[in-house]
Amino acid sequence: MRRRLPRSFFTHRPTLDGARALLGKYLVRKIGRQVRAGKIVETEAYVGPKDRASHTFGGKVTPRNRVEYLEGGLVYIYLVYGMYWQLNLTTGRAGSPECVLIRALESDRGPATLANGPGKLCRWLRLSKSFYGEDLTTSARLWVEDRGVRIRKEEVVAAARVGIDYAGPYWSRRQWRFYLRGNHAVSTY
DNA sequence: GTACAGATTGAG
DNA sequence: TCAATCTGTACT
Repeated sequence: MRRRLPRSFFTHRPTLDGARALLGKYLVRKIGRQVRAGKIVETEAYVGPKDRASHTFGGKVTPRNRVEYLEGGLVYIYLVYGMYWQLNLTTGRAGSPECVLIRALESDRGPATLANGPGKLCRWLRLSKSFYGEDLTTSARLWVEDRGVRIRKEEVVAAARVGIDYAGPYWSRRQWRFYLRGNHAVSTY
């Protein structure tokens, strides 16, 4: 069973639930005739204007974050530290600037370290600026698939998000990072 | 305009 | 432990 996730997957549920639901789904990237796919094993939720760790905190709009204000199911990709791309999927309805950061993938081939971090997975899948705003429900080069993998509740670990100490103790302690227990492709922190 | 820190990574 | 090196923000 291989089904591309439809718009409703991204729009019809709270972002925190979406971050959990994406675990076990497959991110699929078509590069010419080649297809690279990886199981999503780690995510983080960024929950809009109230979330001090979010780029849209306070309802702020910048050239970088504007796609977050559009409907769910789009790509929000941006550069950190001047060198690494970060892949986020927008969630919710238009006007609700929330997203899920994809932090790690488990590839079917290659070492577990191939895509065990947000920057590394973008490098592996050759994702950069040209994917900004890409619609995952219609794109011919990037989408998310349900391949029938079922994740039990006990397999999901909730933990604090990574690298957002600047947001202060309250927001950096929210357990809005989710990963598959014991999976070797989860990023090391 | 300048300064500085950041949703990271891998080399030393 | 540290530096690579864009983007956004807080200043002058």
